[in-house]
Amino acid sequence: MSKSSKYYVVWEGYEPGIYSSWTDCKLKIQNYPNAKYKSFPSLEEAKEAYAMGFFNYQKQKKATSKTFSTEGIEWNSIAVDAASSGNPGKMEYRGVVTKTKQVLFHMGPFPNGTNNIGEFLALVHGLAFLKNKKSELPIYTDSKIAMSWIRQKKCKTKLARNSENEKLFELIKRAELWLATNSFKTPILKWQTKAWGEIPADFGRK
RNA sequence: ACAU
DNA sequence: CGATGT
Ligand SMILES: [Mn+2]
Ligand SMILES: [Mn+2]
Repeated sequence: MSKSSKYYVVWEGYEPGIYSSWTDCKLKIQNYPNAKYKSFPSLEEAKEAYAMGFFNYQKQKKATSKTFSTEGIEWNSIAVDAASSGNPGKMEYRGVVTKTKQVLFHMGPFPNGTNNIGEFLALVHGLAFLKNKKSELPIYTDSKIAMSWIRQKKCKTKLARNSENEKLFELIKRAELWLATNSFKTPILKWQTKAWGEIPADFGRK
């Protein structure tokens, strides 16, 4: 049931609002002249689009689709990303559903981590998460470094160990152990930021 | 140079 | 402007 949970915004119709089924939506726009309505993959996106109104929604959509294309994205996937305050600095990472940005996991912040450690841990967490769910979905990352470290099954950070980051190095050890003892066929895909904009798991701080 |  | 990495 949560599979086909699209949301429908009706800006202009017999009863404007947000509906959770096409059946309900159709009732409000059927035979209504020039009805303004559209489906969204998540309630959050529907609320935002409804709040901004039809005209502003179309304007913003045009502005961003002018900069970025959406072609070639594997929407049936998850996406991971890391962020830090300072590098090295307070680091966190998360994984989301690509299509909806629904957060699947979020770890940290951990003191004194690097961007690349975060991207690496995020990917391993994603792999373990999908295996645990018996899911064959691919994973997107925007980090070439993390992709390469996963191929080598090794976090090749140059960060020096200290009292602040011992927890983090423990996590790294666990991640490497997971890679050494688990098989996966999860396709690891490069998110093409230049063409598509920020990865859906991005923390939006830049 | 490329990717964060 | 600074840092993490191949
Ligand atoms: Mn990233
Ligand atoms: Mn990011």
